[in-house]
Amino acid sequence: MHQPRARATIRDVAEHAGVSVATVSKVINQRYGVAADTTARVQAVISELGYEASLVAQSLRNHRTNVIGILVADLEPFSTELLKGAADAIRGSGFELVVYSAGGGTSDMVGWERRYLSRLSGTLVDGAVLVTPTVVEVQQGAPVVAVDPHTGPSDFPTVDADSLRGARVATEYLLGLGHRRIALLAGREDLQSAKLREQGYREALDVAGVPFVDSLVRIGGYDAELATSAARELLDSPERPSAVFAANDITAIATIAVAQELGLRVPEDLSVVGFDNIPESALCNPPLTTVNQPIRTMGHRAVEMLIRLIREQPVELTHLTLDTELVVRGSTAPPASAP
Amino acid sequence: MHQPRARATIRDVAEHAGVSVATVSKVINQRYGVAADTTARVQAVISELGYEASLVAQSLRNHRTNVIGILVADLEPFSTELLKGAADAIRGSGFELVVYSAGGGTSDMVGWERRYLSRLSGTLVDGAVLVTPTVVEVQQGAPVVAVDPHTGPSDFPTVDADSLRGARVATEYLLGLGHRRIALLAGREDLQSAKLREQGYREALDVAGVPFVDSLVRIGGYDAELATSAARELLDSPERPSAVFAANDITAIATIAVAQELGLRVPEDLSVVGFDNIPESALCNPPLTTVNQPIRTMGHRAVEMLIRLIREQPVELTHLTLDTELVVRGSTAPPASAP
DNA sequence: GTGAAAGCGCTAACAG
DNA sequence: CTGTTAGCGCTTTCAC
Repeated sequence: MHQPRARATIRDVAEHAGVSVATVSKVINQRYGVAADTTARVQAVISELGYEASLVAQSLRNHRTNVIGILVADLEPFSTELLKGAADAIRGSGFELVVYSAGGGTSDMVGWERRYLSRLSGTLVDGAVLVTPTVVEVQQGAPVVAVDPHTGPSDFPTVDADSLRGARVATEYLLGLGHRRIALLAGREDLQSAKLREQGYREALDVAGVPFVDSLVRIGGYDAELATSAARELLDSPERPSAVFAANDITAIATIAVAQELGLRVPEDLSVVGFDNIPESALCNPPLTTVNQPIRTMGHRAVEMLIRLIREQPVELTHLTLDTELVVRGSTAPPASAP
Repeated sequence: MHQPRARATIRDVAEHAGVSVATVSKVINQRYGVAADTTARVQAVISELGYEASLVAQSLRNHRTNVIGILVADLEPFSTELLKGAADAIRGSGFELVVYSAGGGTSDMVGWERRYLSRLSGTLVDGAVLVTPTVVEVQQGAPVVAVDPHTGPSDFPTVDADSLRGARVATEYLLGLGHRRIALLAGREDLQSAKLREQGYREALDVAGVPFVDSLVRIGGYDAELATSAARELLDSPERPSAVFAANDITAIATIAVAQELGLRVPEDLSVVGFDNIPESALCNPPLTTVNQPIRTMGHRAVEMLIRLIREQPVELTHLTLDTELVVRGSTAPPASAP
């Protein structure tokens, strides 16, 4: 594989047009002080060569790039759904979008957002949306908006959904169906959303007077693999729960798979509720009862907020929490031994 | 909004550590010829300052970045589904991923891929996957793989799905149900996939001895808005079809919406078949009968192929066509006046 | 109106 | 072992 023809640079254009690079630059950026015929000649060469300024070189020189970064650990249903919303917000804004994702590898999973941010901000992007960041420290120059951030008081703008209420409603729904042994497949311990979903679960049990049982709680980590083994532990025990509330849809779907593998029917033998309402949740069999999170809107709002910050316009609400709601589908039913 | 503290550069690190930038660079890149205690001191400063090399500056200097670009016109269900597959392929490959998208604006929609490629390749990315590119010309240095490319013989590697066969099977299915007035909501004229889907439709009609009627064909352009008005024309006429085959799911879903708006029941009064099987297609009401395209796998394969090209490894098959298959759901039924 | 030169942050010779 | 220097592609003074 040999290089057929390298990308044309500003130098190539200058040489072909018989002018200096400075002049070409002026033509590109529509600066004053270039003769009409020179402009024409340069433009002809530009289109002949198919020249386009290198984003990299430009952003190293300028500080403004008109590009917004979305930094994600991995491209999975949640983040891609968010991207659709981000794209909605970008359209017509004059900004372009760069999504940056590492391998989603197990390696430097912690602190990836700091690393990416350092690598991109200041150069390449004017600001960034961080999706489920964990350790976020001092702001590094460019504006940043976090979606579903880590635990603790974040000093910078955030967008999230009402995990507490969503979890409470989901648990109440299971209680209302008559379930008493309700397991929790908790989320990623470092994320605030996971904490709140556990809290909502506890509160609902509490209000209903159902004791919290420690052995009914496992860490699912928002991750299919982790959830699979956790669900197996939970469902393989003699004291198995009649319902599972999983902290996100990925782990809920994994739970259904484990249940079916163990010969349990969903929802007859086991009810499962998820969280997020990713498109995939309606596709599994049975379709998943879950808590809807307006993921797309979250992406939209986050980008809107970021654009305001970049433009140094005032932002009224820097901590935006959107509503969640229960979506009842086929994975839930009263327990077999219901009254 | 003032800049709290600008990003640390290699110069900052050098000054704090009392060495030259060259030395810092050597430490970062683990080159030989640096004293152990100097290395330690520099590393201490690096982590103290939270320094991370600028991707932009690095890629301007080096020519290898270990970053793969995915260039899309917009982030919608098809491209985001493809991204999931691309992420699958990236994991553990040592490459990182940058997705680049313009506003999806109506402006320079044609030729966007050339523009993006010019802006990114050579610098920033080692190679790129182009998603549904239209005008692709001479290769510009870096390796490129196209997914679902434009019409005509592409000189570079491509990945697509068997549109011809998928369309034929879909149309045959409608014919088999007893439909005779089957409309076609065609795709984007510039894409080969759209041409093939139309061809498949025609071939199926032909084999069944059903005449091709020009007035039953409209351009949907793979676009919801365009499809909505086209569907309205089609369904509002006295001679309306009993079934519509839409060239993708987005336009099929738009067709269902139009039908319902006009008081037509789907599938009783109108059958609709889509193409793609994006997750959303199962969520609409009624769930869409469609032709499955292994979008995720296409993303996976395209990235795999690209990585091989970047590494200058031999690629056995440079034009990969994956299978399609009909997925029957609720949007199709025999026509009201069926035999 | 045009070009020479400096510099954005970084790396790779090459001297010292 | 360490620092000086040049240059990646581009924009921007500032002379000419």
